[in-house]
This record gives sequence, structure tokens and C-alpha cells, in this order.
Amino acid sequence: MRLARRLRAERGDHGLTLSQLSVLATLHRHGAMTSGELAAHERVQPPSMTRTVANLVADGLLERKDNPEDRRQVLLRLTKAGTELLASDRARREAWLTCRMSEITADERQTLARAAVILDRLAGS
Amino acid sequence: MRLARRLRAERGDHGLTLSQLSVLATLHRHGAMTSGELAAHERVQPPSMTRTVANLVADGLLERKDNPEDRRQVLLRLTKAGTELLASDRARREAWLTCRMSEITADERQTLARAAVILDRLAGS
DNA sequence: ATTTTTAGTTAGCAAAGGTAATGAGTTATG
DNA sequence: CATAACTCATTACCTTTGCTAACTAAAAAT
Repeated sequence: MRLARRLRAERGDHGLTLSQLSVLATLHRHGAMTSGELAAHERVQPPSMTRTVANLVADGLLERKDNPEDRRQVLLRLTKAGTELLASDRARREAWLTCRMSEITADERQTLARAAVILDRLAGS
Repeated sequence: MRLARRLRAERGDHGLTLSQLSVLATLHRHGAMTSGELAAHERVQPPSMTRTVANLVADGLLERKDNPEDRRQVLLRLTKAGTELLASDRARREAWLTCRMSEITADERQTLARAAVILDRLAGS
């Protein structure tokens, strides 16, 4: 909990929340998907995702595209602005992480890397 | 992010949020403290803590005690109900964790334990 | 005695989470 | 084919959690 808050504090300049950033990152990694798929992936209820997405669309970071094959669905994808913001955030985060990583030993770094893999598996990626 | 949500989903029966639970756990681990100390420890601004604490007091899990030496301060401590709820939550969480831990090898468990220590240090516990 | 600082609070904003109910589109069935 | 049933996304509404700014009361400093 405290660690999560510490990370949140490192969110910084762009003014996006972790949830919003996570949506952008998911779309970047897995490509365009529907609101429902996004909700399932982020482990959130559909209405919550609707709202988060609406905010991101309003900010011009996502765009909606109707699916002609099933007109109930809406495909979401990153705009150019969204992709760029994600890239710059990643850079900033990398910088912070690099700084942190310099505070620990190579051994410890390896332990963290292994732990990340295990946790990812437990989270059911 | 997704892992955090997965954990949150495991919150279950008692109806408390992670923030509330974290406050109870902190008070249990470090003993009674003031609202300000609690806020600093949870890395949250004082007004946020005021409200969280107010909810917990309303639920009968915390109690306020004026400090006669400095009457600006309010000491917060767990009630019996708060202590019991914390214990039962811990038991439930342990059960879940034990179940998870049985899914991985002893080697992996050790990796996670080591990682936890390192992260704690980075978080500035 | 007055000013400054400190602890906690109140008021008000936005985001994120949830459930319940609706609307529109698709699929299944009589 | 017409209707029933289901699915996807949304709207409406509630709670909790963060935040900042402004305020009160108490303590400390001048």
C-alpha cells in the first residue's frame, strides 16, 4: 500500500492517473480492442472502463471506431498524441527506475527481475 | 496495476478498503499515534487521513483520545472490534496467500521473500 | 501581549471503483 | 419470420480516496 502510494507520487508531469496510463499501455502492447476486452484485461467492471475511456478520448489520447461487423462494440485505439505521451512517460519512468536501480546491487536487481516474472504469473497475465 | 487490482478483488467479506485496512494494520504494528503521524506514515495528506479515520471511528474500529499535553492532537488507537477484524482479515489473507504459495516452488518463494525486503527498503520504510 | 507556527479539520474538486437499470444490436428459438 | 434471450456499452447514482485552499484552536516564539 505504502509502496503503491510512493509510486503514485512519482506520476508527475503529464497529469494522468495510473489507471489511465495502464489503459494506454495495454492498448499499446496488445493493439486496438473493445471497451469490454479492455475492462476484462484491467480487471475492472465495464462501466468503470467506459468512464476512464471517455476521459482519455476527451483528452485526445484515444479514439473510438465503430465496428461495422458488430455495431454494439466500439474499438479503442491510441491516437498519435496518446502514443507519444506513453513514450515520454516510459522514458521518464525508466529514468526514475534507473536511478533506483543504481541504489541496489546487481544481485538484488536479478532477484527483483525474477520476482517480477513470478508475480506476473500469479496475477494471471 | 493489474496485480494490485487482483489483490483488491481479494478483499472480500468485511467491506473495508485497502486504505482503511492499511490504517488499522499500521496502528496495530506501531501502536497508537496521532492523525498527522498516521498521514505521514501512509504517505497521504492530513485531510485525507482525517476522513479515513472518521469513517473508521464511525464504524467503531478506531477510537479517538485527546492528548492532555497538547490539546491540538488526537491520539488514535484500535478498538477491540478493530483488532478482531484485523486478525480475521489477516487469517483470511494468509489462507489465500498460502494457497498461492502452494502454486510455486520453494525456490520461487525465496525469491519473492528477498524481493520484498529490497522493495521495502526502496519504499523507504 | 502579540505574532507565528503547528495540528487537525472543513469545504469543495476530480478520479476510480462499484451496482442497477437501459438501449441497441445480435443470436437463438418457436 | 417474429419474438425471446442474450450481449455490449452506456447512463445514473453512490462511496471512497486522493488533492488543495481556507479556517480554527492550541502551542511556541518574539
